[in-house]
This record gives sequence, C-alpha cells and structure tokens, in this order.
Amino acid sequence: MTNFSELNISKSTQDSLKRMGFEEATPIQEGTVTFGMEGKDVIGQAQTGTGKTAAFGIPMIEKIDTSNPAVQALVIAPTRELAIQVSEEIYKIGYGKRARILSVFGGQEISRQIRALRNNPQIVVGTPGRILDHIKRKTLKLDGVQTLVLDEADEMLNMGFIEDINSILENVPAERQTLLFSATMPGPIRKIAETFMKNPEMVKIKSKEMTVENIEQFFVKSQEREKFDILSRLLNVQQPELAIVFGRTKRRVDELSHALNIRGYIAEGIHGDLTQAKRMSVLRQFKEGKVDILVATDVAARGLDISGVTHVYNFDIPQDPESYVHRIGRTGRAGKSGMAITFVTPREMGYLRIVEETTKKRMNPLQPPTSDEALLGQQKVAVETLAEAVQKNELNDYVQFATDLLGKYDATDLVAAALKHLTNEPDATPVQITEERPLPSRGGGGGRGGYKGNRSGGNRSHGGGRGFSGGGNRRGGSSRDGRSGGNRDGRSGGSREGGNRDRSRGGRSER
DNA sequence: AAAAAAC
Repeated sequence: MTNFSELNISKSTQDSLKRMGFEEATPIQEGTVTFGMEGKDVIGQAQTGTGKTAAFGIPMIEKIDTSNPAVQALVIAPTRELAIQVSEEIYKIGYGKRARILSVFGGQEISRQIRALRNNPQIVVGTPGRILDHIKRKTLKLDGVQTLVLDEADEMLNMGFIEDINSILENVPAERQTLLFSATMPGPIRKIAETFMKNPEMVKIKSKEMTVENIEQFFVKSQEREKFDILSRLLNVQQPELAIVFGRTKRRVDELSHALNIRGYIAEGIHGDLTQAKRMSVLRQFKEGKVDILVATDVAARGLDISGVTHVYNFDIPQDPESYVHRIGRTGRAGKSGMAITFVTPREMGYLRIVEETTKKRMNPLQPPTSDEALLGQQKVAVETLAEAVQKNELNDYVQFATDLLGKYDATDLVAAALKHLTNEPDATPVQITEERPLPSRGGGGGRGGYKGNRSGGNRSHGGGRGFSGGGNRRGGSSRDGRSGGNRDGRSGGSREGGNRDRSRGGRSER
C-alpha cells in the first residue's frame, strides 16, 4: 500500500486529501495517479467504490492552472447523480488549490448553469446531453481542455451515448490527456480507446477486488404476489440500517415506496421520471439517514457511492446479469460487509443460474421469515425505541400522564401496552403491488387480458391502486410525517390523509 | 422490454 505522501502530489492537494481522510492510495489510485501525473492516457478498469474518482481527480487537479480562466478539464458521466457526486468529490480534492468546478446536467435550469459557466470554472463535470446543449449554445467552450475523463464508459455505451460522446469529442482539442474508466471492456469501448487515446496505460484492478467478496448473496424463491409480504418480513427481521430496494420499472418503484410507507417504513422512491430536484432531495435524505429505505430503478444501480448501505433487496431480479453486479455493489463497500437478497419467481430460477455464472458465486436460498419471526423483529424494535426515548429524557410533557396511569394500572402492563402500541404487526395492512407481467403478451388487441391494465389512466401512477384495505393503517408514532403524501401527487389534489382518497380509487369499478 | 439522458 502506498501512502499519498509518497506520491509526488502538491502540498495543497495533499492538504485536501488529508481533510478528506485519505491516507493510503487504493490500487486504482496508485496506478492512475502516477501515470496521470506523467501526462499519460490511462484506461482504468474498476468499479466505483474503488476510489476511482480520486484516481482521476488528483492528477486532474494537479494539472489545473487556477490563473487560467478556461475550462481545462471535462468529465463525462452517464447519470446526473453520478455527475453531481463526481463533481462534489473533485471539489473537495481541489479545495486546497481553489480550483473552480461546475456540474452541468439535464433537469436543472439551464440559465442557472449558463450563469455559472460565466464564472469560468476550470473543471466541468456533466452528462452528455446537457454538455452538448451547452456546446451548441456556445455557453461552454472546450478549446482549452487538456484533460478529458470518460467515467463509467461501458455504461455510457449501454445507454447509447456513444454518438453524443463523439460529438463532444469533436469540440475538445486532440492534444489532450484522456482518462477512461469502465468496469468492463467490451469491444466498442476498446475501439473508443484505440481511436481517442494515445498509448494508454492499463490500470486494472484484480478481478478479486472487482467482485463482491464481502457481500453475502441470497435468493428468496417466491410467487409474485407473495413478494411484498416477504419483503416486509425480511425488513422486520433483518432491520437494515440503510437499504435499497430495486424494482424493475418506474411504476413498480412508485407502488413499492407507497406501499412501504403504508406499512410504516420510511421509504422514498427514485427514478428517472421524478424531477431532478426531487431526485436530489431523496438521495440527500437517504444519505443523511432520514430515509431508511431507498426504492429505486436502475438509475441508482451504478456508480452511486452511498456509504452505509447494509442491505440490497432485488424485489425484481434485474434484467441482465451485469446490472445485478452493479446493484449489489451498492452495499458491502469500503471494506464493510453487506447483504444482497434477490426475489426469484419459480419461472425465473433458470435465469438466476445465469446470473450466478456471471458473478461466479452461488447464491444461498433464504427461507422467508414466518409472520411470528417478523413480529419478533418488530417487538425488538419497539423495545429499542422505548429504551431510546427514556434515555433521551425528553419526557416532561408525559410525566403527569404516566403518574396518573401508574396510579391505576400495573407498571408491567403499562410498559407492555406501550410496546404493543409501538409494534407494527407484520402483514397487518394488506398491500397489493400490481403484478408485473412476465412478458408483454401481445394478445390481439383485447382490452381484458386478465391483467388489470389501464389502471391509472395517465402516467400519474401514484402507488398501490387497488387493494389497500381501508381501515387498518392507523399507526402510532413517528413515521407519519405528511411527507408521503407530497411525494409525487402533490398536484392530484388528494387530501393528505389516506381515507377518502383510497376509497374513491377503490370505488372505481370495472364496468 | 426497461431504464437512463436534452429541450
């Protein structure tokens, strides 16, 4: 292991790294920083979580001339969230040097970005579409770029950005340093490397480090309709500190997060149809621990570095094995252990084996917890909650009530009653998630193909639809905070409290 | 087929 102080890094950047708590260089950093500072092109084969951003961020910052107002470095990333994350980290690395950095991505007011570009950032991080937009508007000039970074290149390929990247590259001087990062090296990526890079050095993380060694992988065999109850029970028993639940579609994510909130969990959904502001705030809340469960499409599968994710649940098995690797890579990071649990319907069992071949690791079958086990998990939480409340000692408003009650009832009974009240009986609120149809059965135009399609008219899909039992979701306690209502149906005019809204939906009969 | 990404 090499210490950063042994690398030939300037004092100001050393200070920044120290402030960030970085001491030892990770393998990808060691190689990339060394070659990068020699001005060489580098291909880094590594996933996030390996310290990739600092690997290219350090040589990039070192090369920046802060007295030069031109954009000198450009980083292209596949998703908006990743662009934000990368820019934040590079900002920290460049803090000692006072390098100016800006992120540009879609979904954010372009005028704001244009104003920010006038402040002459030296480093720009962005997503392909918006970068191109700025180039066309001539609000972003790239003729001073000396360092170009393609982050998660294989992902940009998958998402069809290659043409965009080609167009961007036409606006970047040929005389430059290019750093390319990719978890995998498929043919087209190699070709890009050959075309756009000059004698690149390869820095490859040994495959052992790229796989998911410290993630325990399980699968749960279950019918589609059982999935949600099993998920709730698993959450109750395993009590993840921070969990990500992946769903296959945006609608699925909406329904799942809604249903989880009904069951009393603090969950928020994230997917590409939400406004960028919402996406950012959800991610922030999750990082701050204000949201315990992030429900996500594959928008959150790759690259995002959220520390402390203890559990990943694949509510739907991912569409391709590669996506599986990325998803479960959100946990078990920074040397910590993590757990990944994948729901598999009987007909998907064969596909599960294909996924296993890709990861070269067997997943162990997990027996879904019984209702009783789940209840026990909840009871433990209730005990902890109560104990914490006592320790916090902010009970003045309740002391008088407590004294009165103690005059009337047995103390043990009272505590037991409080615990019972705090316990959220598993499966108490029946929640139905719309079943995914396995494949689009293109039946001849028939509107009534068994699948209750057409449920929500437009794309305002807000959650579970049919199947909430009216009465039961009265819960005591903390998780009701009004937030769930405002999630994505703020404009639907629905009243905040569940009752009449659910009923009106339920009342919609099918002729 | 889904998701992501520019308006």
